[in-house]
Amino acid sequence: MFDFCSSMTDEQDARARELIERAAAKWPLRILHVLSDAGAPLRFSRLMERVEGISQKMLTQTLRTLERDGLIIRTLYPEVPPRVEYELTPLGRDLLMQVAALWRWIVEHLDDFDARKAVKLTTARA
Amino acid sequence: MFDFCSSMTDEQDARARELIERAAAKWPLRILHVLSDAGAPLRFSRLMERVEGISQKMLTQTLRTLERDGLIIRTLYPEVPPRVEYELTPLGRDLLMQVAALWRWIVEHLDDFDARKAVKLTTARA
DNA sequence: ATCTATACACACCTTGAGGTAACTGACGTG
DNA sequence: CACGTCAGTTACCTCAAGGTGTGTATAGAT
Repeated sequence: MFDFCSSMTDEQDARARELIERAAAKWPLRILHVLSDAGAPLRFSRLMERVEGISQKMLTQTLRTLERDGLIIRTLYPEVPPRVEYELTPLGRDLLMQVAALWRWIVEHLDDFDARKAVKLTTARA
Repeated sequence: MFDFCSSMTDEQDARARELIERAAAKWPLRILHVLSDAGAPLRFSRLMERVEGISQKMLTQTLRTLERDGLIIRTLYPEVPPRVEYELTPLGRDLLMQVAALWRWIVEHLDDFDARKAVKLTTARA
């Protein structure tokens, strides 16, 4: 009907779906958000502080995935103690902009969600 | 920096994040997509056929959540055997349009993801 | 009397996501 | 010599997501 995928191959569709799933998940989304807000490269420990509730393990793990997806860049400065900085790639920045649009739309329509308003009478469950 | 959430309260932000997380997950996204493509109300069993790989349990469960979020409408026709139809609400349709934009953007930039191109030399891991 | 179709609910079980805690390595400092 | 710092890694454990398989109500068809 809306046919919003007409020009996509199944392959593309599946891949995009996967990416959207991964990027829109809890930690990835928050990490990208934090990196964007910071506006500058952040060290591992700064991220730990700002991404509230994340465990060290999940942070490294998620950062690796984001790096593999080309959304962030990891830069290791071979000093002692080691310094590692993470920053958004242009792609990551752009993706976040796209997601932000969706995000904003949702916030604007928050009142409509959670709508038991839309319930038809016939919908009443037994 | 990009400050794309400046006008949101923490409350709104959290709620939107949650919604985005839920809607962009595997099954919800696929179900909404199928319902949109169909362009007409679909019965439970039709959904089972079209959402490949989903289990009956997950289908009912996800449908309930989508209903609670106001994205779909469930209509029970008290016949025998029972007939139940699911369709997108306007909100569901609109949300899907928003997501579709993101979706399309990703497909257009698929080549950029999975980019080990963006790797700096300094990034080389030990 | 039995069988079929529909849309589930429910009990059971497996798997994997993710948490916690301890360990590492290299070097500067007291 | 012991200690602290940073950015992890590794082993272990838990819990919840999700799969499977079965039960149920109802009425018409055979």
